Amino acid sequence: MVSGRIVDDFNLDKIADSGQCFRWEKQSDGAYSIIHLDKRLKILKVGQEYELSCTMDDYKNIWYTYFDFDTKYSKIRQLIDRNNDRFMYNAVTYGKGIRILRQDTWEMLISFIISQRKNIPAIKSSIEKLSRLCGTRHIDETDNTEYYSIPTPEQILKTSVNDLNACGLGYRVDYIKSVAKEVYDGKLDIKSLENMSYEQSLYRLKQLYGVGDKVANCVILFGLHNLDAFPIDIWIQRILENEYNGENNYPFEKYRPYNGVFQQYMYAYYRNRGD
DNA sequence: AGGCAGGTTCTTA
DNA sequence: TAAGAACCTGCC
Repeated sequence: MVSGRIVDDFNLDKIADSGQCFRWEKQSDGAYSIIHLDKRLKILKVGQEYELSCTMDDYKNIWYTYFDFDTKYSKIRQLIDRNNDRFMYNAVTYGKGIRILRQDTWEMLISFIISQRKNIPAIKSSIEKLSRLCGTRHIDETDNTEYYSIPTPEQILKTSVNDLNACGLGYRVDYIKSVAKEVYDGKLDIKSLENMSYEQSLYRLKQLYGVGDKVANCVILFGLHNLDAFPIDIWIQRILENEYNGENNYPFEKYRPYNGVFQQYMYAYYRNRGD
């Protein structure tokens, strides 16, 4: 167990609701259960302090990085021009506390392929079913709970299409199998994406069957942690149209190299504002 | 009950 | 090159 204060922007509910992570579950005691690679963390806010169900070693080596505590989001927020970009000012005021997690690239690839034309509960459900079906099983010894990792490419390939179809993946099964095969065959080296420029990684990801502009940018932002990647989904599209008079008038230069962070603020604000 | 969901591919001109 | 249809499935 590790506990302490976290001063910079950090709001669990807002991160959980931001649409970047699909394996956060709020428990009845108010803690979030988070599955990341082969680890599971429970994190609970008590007053101004956080309690984390991990060893100090795991905190330092895994979770500190996962939560991206090296990046000062309070500083990034200062880039906004509150007089000339009122919408962004409101969005950031609303979304303060959001961070961009450093998630696993392979998990992001699978998750966002699944996400297309689905709502968030359906995405979570499919990912959970897929993990239970063919991911590696673990036991969290702090509370004797079992949990499952996202399946590796090999684990997906060893699973029959019939079984995969039970995960509610629909037509995305073909996409997932195809991507798994490319990694397994060595045609796609996930690790090598990390050393590429934005353009190179975007190009490579979009070559994959079932990966278009939106999914690729999500992988780059949430997996490769390139904070300038700017995924445009239906909500962001509406924002660009309604609040900025079209994509061509959005001030990308002003928010470089953090366009992806501001994208998250806008997304959270606009979705919860109810229009 | 039936439209719609954090898109992408395929088809057509 | 660009628009429009088709796509599986399960939430709300």
